[in-house]
Amino acid sequence: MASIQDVAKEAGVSVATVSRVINGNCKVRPETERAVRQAMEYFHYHPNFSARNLRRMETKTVLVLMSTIVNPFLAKIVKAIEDVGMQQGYHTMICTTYDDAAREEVYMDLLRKHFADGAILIGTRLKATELRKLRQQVPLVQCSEFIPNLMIPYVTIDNRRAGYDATKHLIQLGCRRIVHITVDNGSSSSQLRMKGYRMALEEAGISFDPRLIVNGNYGYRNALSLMRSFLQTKIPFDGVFANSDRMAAGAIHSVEEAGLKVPEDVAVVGFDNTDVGYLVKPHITSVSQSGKEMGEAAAQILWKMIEGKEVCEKIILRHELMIRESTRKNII
Amino acid sequence: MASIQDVAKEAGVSVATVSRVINGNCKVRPETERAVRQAMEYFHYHPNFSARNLRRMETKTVLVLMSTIVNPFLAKIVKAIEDVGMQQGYHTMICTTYDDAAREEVYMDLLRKHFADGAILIGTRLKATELRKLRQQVPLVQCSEFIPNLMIPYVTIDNRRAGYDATKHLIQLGCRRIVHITVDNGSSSSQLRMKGYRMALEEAGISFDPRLIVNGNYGYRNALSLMRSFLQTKIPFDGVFANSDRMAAGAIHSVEEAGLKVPEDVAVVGFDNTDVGYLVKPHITSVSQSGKEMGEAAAQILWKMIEGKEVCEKIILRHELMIRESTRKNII
DNA sequence: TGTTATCATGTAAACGGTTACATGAAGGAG
DNA sequence: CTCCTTCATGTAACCGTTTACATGATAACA
Repeated sequence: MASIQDVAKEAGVSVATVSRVINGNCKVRPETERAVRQAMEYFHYHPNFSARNLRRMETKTVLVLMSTIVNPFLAKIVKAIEDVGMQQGYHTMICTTYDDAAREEVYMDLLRKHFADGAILIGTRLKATELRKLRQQVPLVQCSEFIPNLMIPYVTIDNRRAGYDATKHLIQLGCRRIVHITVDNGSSSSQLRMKGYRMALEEAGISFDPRLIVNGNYGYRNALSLMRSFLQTKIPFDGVFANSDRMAAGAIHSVEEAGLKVPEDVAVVGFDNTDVGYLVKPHITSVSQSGKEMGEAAAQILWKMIEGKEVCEKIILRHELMIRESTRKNII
Repeated sequence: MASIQDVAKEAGVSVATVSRVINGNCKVRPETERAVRQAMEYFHYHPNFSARNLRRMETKTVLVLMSTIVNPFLAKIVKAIEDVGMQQGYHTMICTTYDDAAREEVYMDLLRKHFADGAILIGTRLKATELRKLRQQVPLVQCSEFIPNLMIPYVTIDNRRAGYDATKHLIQLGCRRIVHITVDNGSSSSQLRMKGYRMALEEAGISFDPRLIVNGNYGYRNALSLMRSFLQTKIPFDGVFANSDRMAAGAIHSVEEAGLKVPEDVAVVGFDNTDVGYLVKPHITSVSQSGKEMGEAAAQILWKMIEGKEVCEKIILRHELMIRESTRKNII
């Protein structure tokens, strides 16, 4: 593997001149440049990444930490981050943790060792104390999910309000006993949506019934079987607010299996406005948020931080309830 | 940011001793080690990644290049690769190219610069000549999609046979005019499945009708609108073989919109056996392949190569047609 | 007691770039 | 002709590790 030394020797110049040709920030005589390029070609030379990083004290790389890549909403966030990164001349690397502490530790360690110049965290389980330490070593931005009061900027939606809106919509349709399918992973989004759910109930004078809370894992089949079990308990209900469209789809199918009709007997709301909402019939009413805007905002903050600015922005983007067939009955 | 020098000075030892404590491969007196660890703690010291990589001439990192992360089948492959990588003490980084030449070039460049010790390619558009050059600089393995005769190992299924099996199944149900929804992106899988489709037709004495070929993009909504248009042409058909479950779902819904019944009037087969196959009704018959096995096999080959072994394995895993409601009618 | 083996540790040379500074030639002004 | 700029290029230090080799102390043994 050829080094800059070999190229310099072959071209009959010093390593400094080769470096100047590579980086193009300094004047080099055209014929010298030609000789250098020829030598580079001859050796199939490519400057070593680690060596450059070591000297420059930067890697032009950022990490995106997420628990899983299969979520289409998160994929939009990632795409937006990558787009901003590319514009800035950065490499974006996706790291999946599967909510596994050992994997998270691996990537945290990478950050501490300056593998990357910064990171965007999308739904990790990292603990507050760990994050507090880490943020002093490397620029961090939280995206979608977040822990407050860490002095780490975040971009998200008002999940409490979103949970409130979804639940209130069901209440306005006449629902009184609303099942909430949530995900018991301690994520801020789940907790806040649950708060919103309870707020809407309270406001409508409906008392909270813990038996109506179902804990799922975002997946279709999981929700399907959980709701089948729930239906067997015969606990009456007339609405479902699910934390994902896939879980909403599972709820719809289990309800229909039991001979009930959606939305007439049970109205259903999902979350994230993914194409699963269109895939099942009836189409699913869902809370929509813009992954693109969220990713862009987070990325912009991260690059501000990488440039050395002290920022601690908290950005709340808007969400919107997309009303479709799964809740479209006459509003009383 | 503290360096090994600072730690050495603080602990009153040489940098070599600190290095020995960090790597733990050499004897160090317990009290010396204690002093070093104390100093490391004091400075919040973490060894610099670039410096170590430069010296060791390895990065303990591998790249997974893929066009998009939203495909659940590909996600399983990635998970398997990551699991093997973790066992080997490697970091796996996911790089998405979105079938965009500029992005692919960025990652190829990273590989040439020894950002990573190797890479697994899952469905990129990289050209044969480029790959041929690259494989001489860094270990590569092709996974799922592949270009033959590159001297780059690959792991895949027999997509031609899979296309044949899917089509033959439809023919055995009595279908004579089978629409094939494919993806015109030049991928090996699409091309081979198409070949299998034509093979099955020929074998059954059915002549190939190019009007029955529809080009989609793997997505549900795309297939839905394409099939709506197709239905308006009034070209008769009685079966659909789609290159993804999402496209199969789109086909089913468009057919049902048109007042036809699945599987009675039109039987439908999808691909990849994803949970979308369960999400729509009728459940979709689909070709199943094991992402876990595929990822594991590819990873094992890659690490053999990283260890310096010259290998050029070509592994063909088995696939299976999962028959469900979308084709379940009486076999004639 | 002298010789040698063993052990913990230090010294310094890499690894492959970047870049501040030095150098020397050519050109322009007086 | 001399002095000063300007320009292209070279020299060498530096980034933070690892590791072969050197060193000196201690233990083992004759």
